[in-house]
Amino acid sequence: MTDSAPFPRFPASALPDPEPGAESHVPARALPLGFLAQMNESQREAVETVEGPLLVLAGAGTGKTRVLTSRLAYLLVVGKARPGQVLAVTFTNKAAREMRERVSRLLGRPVEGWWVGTFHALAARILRAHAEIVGLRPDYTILDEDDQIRLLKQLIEARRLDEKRWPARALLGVIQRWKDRGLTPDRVSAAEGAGAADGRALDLYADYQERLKALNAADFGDLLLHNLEIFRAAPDVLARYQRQFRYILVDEYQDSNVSQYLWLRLLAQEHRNLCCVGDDDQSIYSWRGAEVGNILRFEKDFPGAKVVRLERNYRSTPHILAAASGLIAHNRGRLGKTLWTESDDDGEKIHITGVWDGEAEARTVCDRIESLHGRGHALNSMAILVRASFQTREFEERLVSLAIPYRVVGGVRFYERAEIRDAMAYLRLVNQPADDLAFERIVNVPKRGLGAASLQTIHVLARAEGAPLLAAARRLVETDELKPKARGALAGFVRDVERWRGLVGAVPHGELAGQILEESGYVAMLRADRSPDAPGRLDNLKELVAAMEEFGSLGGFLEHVALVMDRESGESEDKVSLMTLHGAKGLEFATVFLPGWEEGIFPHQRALDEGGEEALEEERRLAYVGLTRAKERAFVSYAANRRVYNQWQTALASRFVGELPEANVEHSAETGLYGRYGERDRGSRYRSGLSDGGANHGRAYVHDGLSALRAASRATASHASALDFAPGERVFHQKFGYGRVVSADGDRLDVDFEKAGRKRVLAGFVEAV
DNA sequence: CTCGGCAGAATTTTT
DNA sequence: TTCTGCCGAG
Repeated sequence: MTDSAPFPRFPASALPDPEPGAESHVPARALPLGFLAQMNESQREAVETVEGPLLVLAGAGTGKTRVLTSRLAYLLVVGKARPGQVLAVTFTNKAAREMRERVSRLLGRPVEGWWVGTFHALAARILRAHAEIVGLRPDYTILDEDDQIRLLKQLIEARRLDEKRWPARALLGVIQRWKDRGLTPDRVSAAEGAGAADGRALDLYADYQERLKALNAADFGDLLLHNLEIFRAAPDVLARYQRQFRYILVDEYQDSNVSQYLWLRLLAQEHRNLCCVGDDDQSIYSWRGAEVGNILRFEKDFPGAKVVRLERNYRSTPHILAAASGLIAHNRGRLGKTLWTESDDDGEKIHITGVWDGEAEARTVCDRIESLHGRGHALNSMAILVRASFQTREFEERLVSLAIPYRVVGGVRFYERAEIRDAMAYLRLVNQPADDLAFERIVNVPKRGLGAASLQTIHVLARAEGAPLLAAARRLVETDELKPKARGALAGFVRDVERWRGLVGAVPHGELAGQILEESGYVAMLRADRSPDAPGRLDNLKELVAAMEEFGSLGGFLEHVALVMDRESGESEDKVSLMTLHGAKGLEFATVFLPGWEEGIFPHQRALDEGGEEALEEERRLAYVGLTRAKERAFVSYAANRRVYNQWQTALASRFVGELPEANVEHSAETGLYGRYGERDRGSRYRSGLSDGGANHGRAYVHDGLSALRAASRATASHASALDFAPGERVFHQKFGYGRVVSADGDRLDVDFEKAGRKRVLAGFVEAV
């Protein structure tokens, strides 16, 4: 450690530098590498290829998590790195937690001091250590969405714009997309700046960033953005992290956005041991700034990169896998994978049901659940996956009336509840008196008679003095600006906050929180509330206080809630899961119900109206994700009529229904409303369905004929066409090896491969030899 | 200042 | 249907 940058947050254990290969703790012969023995060849390759950039294309159900965790364990066991030298990045807290647990289990002991977490949590940690470089203090606040909207509304108003025409929510979306792409206000191109809200969005973005700095606050996008700025402004700091992180692992790489990509690229520069795992076919978050291009471009971005494909599926039956693959083959611009599974039994076909209306659909689905349950299938093994959260309601009603236990996964999250946010605002204000957003949120909750007028007065004074609202309020109560009633109320509020503030550190903060909620009247307000959910709110507050006790400091707790608070709700109970398709990514169930496959719902109308082909493909990927959640059976359904916002609408079955290969589906035409599906547009050339003739017994191959694998990612120079090849010509294919052309059709070739047998491939993928 | 009534809008949401 | 925001009455 020769350079001198301050590095306050690092435990010493994170810093040392053992030479790679200089085994520390484990004698070579006794290396506990048993977990490698249970892996297939490509999985093992993905684990053992530790030097240099590596892209692992992991299809659905191919053992991705296992590879990730084994790879981490492997790095530690063979002494390639100490825990502190490994950076493992995920998108969700759940994934991070799982990774920790599973690696510890593989190693038989807990791992201390390694950097495993979400992009945001890791970036927050780095930002905390170097906040001053970007003009923040280390105790900066992380804003939630409520705060952001409130702030933007103020800024819109300050510029005398009509909030109706430029809704804060839409503006926030624009700003976030910029942040996702690593663009600070000064980096947004003039053309683009002018394009968004008549150029006002860019001004407001600048206003917004300025306000955040003044508030000593950062939003989620800023965490990454500030990291990039730190790395730019302080090369020595960057160099230190670059040296530290010998091995970097990234999960769900297809969901990374540009700023995350830039962040990774910088950190990986020194050792170049960057391993990204992902599946372009499961990229479903582009609307949130995820950039599929990251994964498509990987080999270009990291020259010398190796690509390992995990294509053996261990999850789904052949029918399910074939149906899903046939569907996704309708997308262009894929990296392309050939998923296969080994099984003696093709399993059940996808069950497709057309019904009269949404109610009938709920009835059908829930009856099936009941019947499966009666035959010994656990409710835990079943899930209903919907496109949009409002669709859960009909199912909930039906499940309730049948007394089938269920859980809605990913509804309103714990820390998004109003009472939790209010409590948090109290704590934030006590922790950081300059937190104006917190002040505004709770100054009149519970009602203290301090309405818009009083707040306005406080604002004016605060602006004039350049002081935080709380400080302005303190001065204001010494004057006669306010009416006596408001003045008294405000004085009381300020006094309370200061008293609580004096108790920080003196009283355990769990206790302090309880005291604040009591003395502020918040608890009393809820007790007096006769509405049915008031008791639940009180329980939530109790839970919040209990959760606090585990934390060393109030500040640490606040960061935890902002970044990682998610509540695992009794996953052990036997209940049917009800969730959106987005929420289902990464999960699996024996039985999956996929209702609402109707044009306008799925694919969603917005995708059809606005997003063009790309949006439609993302919807299709979503359908693919849904299908591939199923291990044993999948039920797709669509309704002819649906009540949307209390209005009846008729609907057509989703085009995705027709895109499922006929060989893998089974229609139970319950009402005879529709003809058979799939007559249209079911080009057999798009799929080869189940089993490759008789050549591969008990084996289901699914080809993605359309996949534009390298063709797309290379953005190819040459548009090879089948005309370039003559029958009998010898060719080489990246995946299938050497073979001889049998026939040509358009841009497709039938080739007899020496190893892989007869395949139909795109001409662009083969070269003459 | 607060509350009730009414109009208008309504994806997906890892952090 | 359900949530939000706005306006006028008390």
